[in-house]
Amino acid sequence: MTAKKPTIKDVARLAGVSFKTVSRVVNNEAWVSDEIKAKVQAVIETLNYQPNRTARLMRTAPFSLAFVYDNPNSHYVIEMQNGILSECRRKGFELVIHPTDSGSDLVRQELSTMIGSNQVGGVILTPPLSENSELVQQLLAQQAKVVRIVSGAAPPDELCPTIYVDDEAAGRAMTEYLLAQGHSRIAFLGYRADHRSSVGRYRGYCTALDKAGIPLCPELVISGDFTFDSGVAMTEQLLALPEPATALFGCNDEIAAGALFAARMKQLAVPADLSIVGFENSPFSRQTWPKLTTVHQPNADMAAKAAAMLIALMLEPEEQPPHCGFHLQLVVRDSVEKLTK
Amino acid sequence: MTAKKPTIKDVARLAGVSFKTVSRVVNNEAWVSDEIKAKVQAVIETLNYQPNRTARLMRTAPFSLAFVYDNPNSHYVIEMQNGILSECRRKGFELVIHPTDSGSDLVRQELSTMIGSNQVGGVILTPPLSENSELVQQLLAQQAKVVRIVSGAAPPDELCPTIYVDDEAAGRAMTEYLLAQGHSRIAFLGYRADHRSSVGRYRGYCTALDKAGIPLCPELVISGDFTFDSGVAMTEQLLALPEPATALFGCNDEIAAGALFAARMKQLAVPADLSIVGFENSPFSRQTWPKLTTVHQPNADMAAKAAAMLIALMLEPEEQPPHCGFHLQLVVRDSVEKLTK
DNA sequence: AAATTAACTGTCAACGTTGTCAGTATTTTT
DNA sequence: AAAAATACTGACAACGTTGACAGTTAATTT
Repeated sequence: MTAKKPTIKDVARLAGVSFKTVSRVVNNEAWVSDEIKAKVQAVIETLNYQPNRTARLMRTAPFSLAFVYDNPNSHYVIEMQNGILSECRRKGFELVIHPTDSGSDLVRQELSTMIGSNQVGGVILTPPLSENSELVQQLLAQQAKVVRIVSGAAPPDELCPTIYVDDEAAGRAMTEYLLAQGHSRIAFLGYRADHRSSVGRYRGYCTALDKAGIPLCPELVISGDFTFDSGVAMTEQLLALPEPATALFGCNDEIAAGALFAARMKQLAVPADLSIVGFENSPFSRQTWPKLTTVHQPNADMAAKAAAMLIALMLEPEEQPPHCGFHLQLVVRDSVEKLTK
Repeated sequence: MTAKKPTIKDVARLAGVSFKTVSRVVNNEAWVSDEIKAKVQAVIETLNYQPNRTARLMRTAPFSLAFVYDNPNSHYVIEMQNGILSECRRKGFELVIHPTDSGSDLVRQELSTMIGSNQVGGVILTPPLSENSELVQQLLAQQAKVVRIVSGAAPPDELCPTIYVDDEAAGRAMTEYLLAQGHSRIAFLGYRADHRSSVGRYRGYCTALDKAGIPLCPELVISGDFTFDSGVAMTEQLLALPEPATALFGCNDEIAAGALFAARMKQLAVPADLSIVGFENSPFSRQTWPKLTTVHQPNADMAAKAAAMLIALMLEPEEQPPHCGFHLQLVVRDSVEKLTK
């Protein structure tokens, strides 16, 4: 009744060969006669034999990797996961998902266990965990292969292969675009000192203003989370100012969506009365009204690249793949007004 | 240099006991003296020993499960994944993600391999795969544990434990709500005969109209995909009608968001000129303007329940957990106008 | 005091693979 | 014709763990 799963020995018995020969056929090793190969393959078919992955794993290096992320609901994560998944499938690797609360101390322990127990051979780290070089070192010390995705014009150090993305340049490009459209009172929403992407985008914003000879107005820089609700609140705060801005740079699309909502509540037309831009090019940024001008971040590609690098590292531990930088690109849509003064 | 990972035997040697005793300590088995237990535990600490999961898996049933889904970008999937993940972590199980193109014939083969190779012990199936009883039977025949999530007032058959959700009742409730608000020309956008949820919602829509004595207008029922773009297109088609509707029932929130956009393009105010409702209560449905009235679908809870059932089934194969139905609930927000005639 | 039970610990054989090494034919080279 | 290489196949030992079972004390019952 409870038909046990066929093993390599069952195949061997039926094919009248040693189980080692079956192993050779399964792994496509050289020097097996075509005749025997065909016979074994036939038995494999009829038994529907599938090599036991667990047993195989006892003799080989693990071929699973972990994706560790913080904010489980953002599109950022979803797009990354899809990118990693597609790469994993191409290479026959397995993905273990590991959402985590980066604030928690458990993370270290959990990751350590995943590595130590041979559950995964490598880890892809995203911010803010990827910025914790102490953690990276600990993982490395446990023989884990690590690839991290960080914000920056270059990798922060040489610990491990790194994917980096230049938020500062993009923040600057976006601000310069707004300046070119005639805006000079530009608000920056979503500054967070503990968030490298945010800081990078903010730096770019400052540089652009500086190059244009426009003084920074501290009251136009508002701190807050990367969420819709925070975007609403920050915008309300901004609009309560005696002299509000003509353009609003949301540090991500969710903030921008919140800004859109808050503007609407205040009966302001976007972009006529207030220009709003976001960052990230999340799917919904082209489903708002008006469609958001934003910065495209190739999350899926970045993550796929990270997976490819990690897999290469797991297969060829000798040669470290080189770091890899990604460019962000302005996506102009309908949420910015050209001011003619 | 390449410090090998410590094994149970290393611990045993250092603690001066047999490796079996270490195994007892690790697995918290009875009848180990406190003295030895403490000594072993100390060695485990200092070596940072982690039991090799792979080796353990060779002697025990697999404790990973697969989540198989079709549309990798919808919130539906993400919420489910989070629900499953939280349940898995509570129980110490592992999740293997398996996105798939349900149209492809590969699915059968891939799932079969996952089961056959002992990679996972069970599978959570979502529509449309979960509605394919042939596939379910094939998996069952391979000793897989299966739990499926389907649309319907009750499970379609007794093949396996099933989570079901009554789209028809919710579709009816939503339509009745619109009727109660004074609408009688109500359009239904996103009908798809091959999509059980869609059909269920449509049936509820028909029933409500029928009970209210309102004849069904075929030109108000528009077929299309569950996407924003499709929502835009269907709404344009609807608004081109000589006598359009006063209310629009989008089969999911994305369609409704598309409708919002299309209405806006046609200078129609929502809800003043056109009421729009969605289905699913996806995160963005409360970030649109106006906020969408919709139906809440507890995806995370459903998925967590599915995971709990599957894990129970894997641990106690004897007793099948009972099926479980979930209710959908109307979420009234700001996108419906009350008509006074 | 002997017999039974409880409390503990160890030995050894699995689990299903792959790697190492030793064979045996067959072909090619000397 | 002998030697060497090539093409193939199989025995056996790992891999690190858990389960079955046996052994050894110490405590309890008869």
